[in-house]
Amino acid sequence: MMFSKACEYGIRAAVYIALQSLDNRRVSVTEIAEEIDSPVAFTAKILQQLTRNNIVHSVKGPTGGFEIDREAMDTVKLSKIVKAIDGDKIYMGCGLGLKECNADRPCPLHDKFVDIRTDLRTMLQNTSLYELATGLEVGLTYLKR
Amino acid sequence: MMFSKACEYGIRAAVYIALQSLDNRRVSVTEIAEEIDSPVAFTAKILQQLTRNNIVHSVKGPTGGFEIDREAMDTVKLSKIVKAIDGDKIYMGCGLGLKECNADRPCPLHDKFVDIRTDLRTMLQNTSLYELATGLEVGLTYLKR
DNA sequence: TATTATTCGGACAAAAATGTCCTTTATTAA
DNA sequence: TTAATAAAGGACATTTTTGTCCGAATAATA
Ligand code: FES
Ligand code: FES
Repeated sequence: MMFSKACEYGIRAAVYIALQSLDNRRVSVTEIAEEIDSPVAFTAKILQQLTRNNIVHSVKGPTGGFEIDREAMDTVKLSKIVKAIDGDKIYMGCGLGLKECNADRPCPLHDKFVDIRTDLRTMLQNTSLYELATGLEVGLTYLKR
Repeated sequence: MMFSKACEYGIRAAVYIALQSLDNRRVSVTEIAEEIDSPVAFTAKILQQLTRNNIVHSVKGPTGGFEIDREAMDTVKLSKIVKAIDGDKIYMGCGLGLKECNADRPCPLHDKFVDIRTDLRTMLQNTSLYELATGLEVGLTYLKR
């Protein structure tokens, strides 16, 4: 809807990894997919993207897996994940699908759309993984249903 | 991104039809597709949906085409078009892709996401075709680039 | 009535997104 | 040094979305 499936899985995975990293636990793709209720192999693909973009850190071999250091949990905002996976259409694109969003030649929905899009961007830019992980930790929020 | 391509075309088409209906001009799919820069046959499919949902009115045969009566331009809000084409995932769905959005068992992004989603819904519910068509009429906005 | 212009509807095609499988590479530990 | 474990990466498969084509139905008009 708003984000692609890949992006949804990516965010859920990152939040789960962050949560476990708070306990210094490294987690495998299998565990992640289990905990966020996502297809394993597809999730693995998405984790590769997150790794390449330095959003999570991966370690190969036995005792390996994914982790996020405490500092990154604060500096990595959702906007970075969304951009890594879905690109910046969501930040730049025209709501009615014109080739580009341009205030000098706006579509009929431009003004109203830009308001919402800006709020969304701001929200994503201000939301850190740490913030999301702590709600989970306390048991107030969930990553699957 | 936010809306499907089909939905984007649907809104642009509806706005264009509204604009022309203000002059009592009925328009053909060919003309619409031309003016909103969309694939003709695909646009035709979408117009069928709009017709079935009583968003636009169609007339077959020579001198036929699509039109919207002046009253409908006010009563038809964007929310109706979006719902007809994309369904109500955009209004109901969880931002992180959980099976349903549920405040009693929220995902980590729930609160922040609901704010944005509500603003979006409100905006769509308050925006009429007439409103969008008039900006076009005056030459302040555009349907293609 | 025949012709023509138009939407409607179904079947098909292409492209993109989602998802799977299997081999390779790195690393650990016995 | 070998076996086992985990991520990386490429090829492939499925599903959904986007887009095309064509014949049927409808209505105006000559
Ligand atoms: S031009 Fe359409 S949203 Fe800016
Ligand atoms: S549960 Fe995720 S947005 Fe409400």
